[in-house]
Amino acid sequence: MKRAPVTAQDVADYAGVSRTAVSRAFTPGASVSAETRAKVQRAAEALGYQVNHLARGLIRSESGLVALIAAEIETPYRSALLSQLAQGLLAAGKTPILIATDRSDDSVRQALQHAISYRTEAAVILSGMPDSALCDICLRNGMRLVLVNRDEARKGTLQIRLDDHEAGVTAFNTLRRAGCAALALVSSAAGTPSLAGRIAGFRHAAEAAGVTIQERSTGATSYQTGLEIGTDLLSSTTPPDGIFCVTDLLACGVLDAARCRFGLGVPADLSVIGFDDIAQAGWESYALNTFAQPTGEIAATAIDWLSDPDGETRVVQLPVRMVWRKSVRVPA
Amino acid sequence: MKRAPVTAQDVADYAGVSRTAVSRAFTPGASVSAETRAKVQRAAEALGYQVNHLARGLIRSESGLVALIAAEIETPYRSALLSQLAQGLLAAGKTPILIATDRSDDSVRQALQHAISYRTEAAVILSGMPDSALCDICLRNGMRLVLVNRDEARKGTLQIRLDDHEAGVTAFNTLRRAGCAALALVSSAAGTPSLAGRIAGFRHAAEAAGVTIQERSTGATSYQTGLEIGTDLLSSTTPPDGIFCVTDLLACGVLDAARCRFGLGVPADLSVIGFDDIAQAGWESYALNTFAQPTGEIAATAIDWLSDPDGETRVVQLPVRMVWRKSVRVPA
DNA sequence: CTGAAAGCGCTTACAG
DNA sequence: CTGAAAGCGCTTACAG
Repeated sequence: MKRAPVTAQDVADYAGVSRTAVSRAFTPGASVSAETRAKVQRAAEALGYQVNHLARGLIRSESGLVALIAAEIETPYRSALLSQLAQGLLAAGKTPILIATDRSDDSVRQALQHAISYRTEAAVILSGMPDSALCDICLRNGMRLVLVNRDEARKGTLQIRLDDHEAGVTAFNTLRRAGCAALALVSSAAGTPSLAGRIAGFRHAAEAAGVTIQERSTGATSYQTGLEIGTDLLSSTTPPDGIFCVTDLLACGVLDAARCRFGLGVPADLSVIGFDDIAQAGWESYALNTFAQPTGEIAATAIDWLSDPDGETRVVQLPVRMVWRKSVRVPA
Repeated sequence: MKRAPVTAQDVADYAGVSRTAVSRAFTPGASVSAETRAKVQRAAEALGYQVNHLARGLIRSESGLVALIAAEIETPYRSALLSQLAQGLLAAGKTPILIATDRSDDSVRQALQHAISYRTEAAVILSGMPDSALCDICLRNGMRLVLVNRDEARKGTLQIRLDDHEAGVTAFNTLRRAGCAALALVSSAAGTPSLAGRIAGFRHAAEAAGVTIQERSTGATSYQTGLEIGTDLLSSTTPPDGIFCVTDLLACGVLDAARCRFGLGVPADLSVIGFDDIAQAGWESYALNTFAQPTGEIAATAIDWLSDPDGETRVVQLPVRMVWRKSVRVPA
């Protein structure tokens, strides 16, 4: 019972065939007689044999591995996307490796090197941004790269992004149309490209409309930050009556500050819009108007591109859809 | 720029040493002169070389891979545990592979076979239960197994579980002490060992105290189910004033049913206790009294055992701690 | 400290 | 259809 994994040779001996035959029995479309294949299959079953993908990957130089690189994977949006990616990859016959980072660029660097070590066929990056040099090394090592919600383009990669700017504009217009007079924009200190896009969109729309808005961006992109900023905003002498939170987590915090701490009615006294459409946005306590991240589509797009042997440099911009619930006043 | 990964031979040529030297330069503690090592390091840097772990794993017969097998990985508790596990594994020098299942036993079977294919050194199972035969095959292939919150013991595995029964008892006592007269027990149709344990504890305590309780268990273990059961329970002619939900997700649903649909005050009109201590339990809208899953400890225990070369069959029962917030009335 | 050689478990031309 | 042989990229005794 020592660690003595079953090998193709064992199966060959047991079945009375060559190990070449065993190999072929496990290769779809290889030329083996049905009889031999059956014999091998029986032997494999009896011995509990599984092809060693490490060895197979080595010789075919395709490991079947795909690295998923992300920070804060316990977060609702992140885990939802990861789930889609993992399931899609598995369904496509690939095996996801999970590399948790701390969103620093150095952390992505390590993650990518890690991925190279395992000769992953690709890496899907959800957090942080690798520099060009690193990307080149990956490419040179035959690795495909897909960047999700990252901003800068990199040669040879697939970049999937949303129309964040547009969402910011829509958020502004929606709040105005709801009759909100004092608008606020809530963000975190993270400063990732997608958050920046939403902020810019909202700002531009406000400028174009000639209205001034309050802005807050401190701390992590979390519920806690939303709670703090919300409390701060609402206790001012000129509290906003319409808030766009760049993230649902932030929005939930703002909503709780409004309701639990100030006894405000939503949307009667305050309208709030979020972004991501995490599960909690649909919970009755929040019933948050938000923008849906098309996680399924993101995953599908990534996997399609990876399945295409000659996927060239590409940027895919996915449309973002507003989910209307009950946190924004309906114009009379 | 074809997929021509850099090899140790390339580095050797570039550095003007043998490929044995290259290998040694990347093996901690190997006997190489500092000079050679430096030369190799420089060459590797210039070429963007990373040791091929597939090949190294093959020859050392230790892949460095650990499979994480779980269903519903986008769920708060699950993703929190996965995050801890992934980070811990990475810190311990292991690489996590993520296999999403659908919690059916057949799905775990496939997952495990998948793991064997990659010669993972271990598999951590969070969902589903492999049968004995399968466990044996894993063991025979030199794979370690850790079962989290699974019930039955399997030879050669590490089993980590919580004192679910005790939690059920504590929930009952807490609700009684809070003065609740009509108690209900809310669960799902999942029937996993941990849920069953909590149910049993609550039931036993009730029987011992001679009080009858209402029970509901339908649907998935989700917010939605909690909302439905809560609505159903609260619209009866004899609504409960104290509810133990076997899971926080369920509890959040019940809480929302009570507040949003029946205008009930919590804990004034209704006391609720959950289990898991997911992030949302701490959000102000819920402020849920619950039992904390020691995810950090679970991960640490698993990784410790995996790091111990001769980890024998073991069952570790972790204590579960009640987190007191505001969803249970404080006895006068 | 260093390198030539054997071997990890597989696959894939190459003959038959 | 089948098997003996070479080779994927690495590591590790084995000599020197």
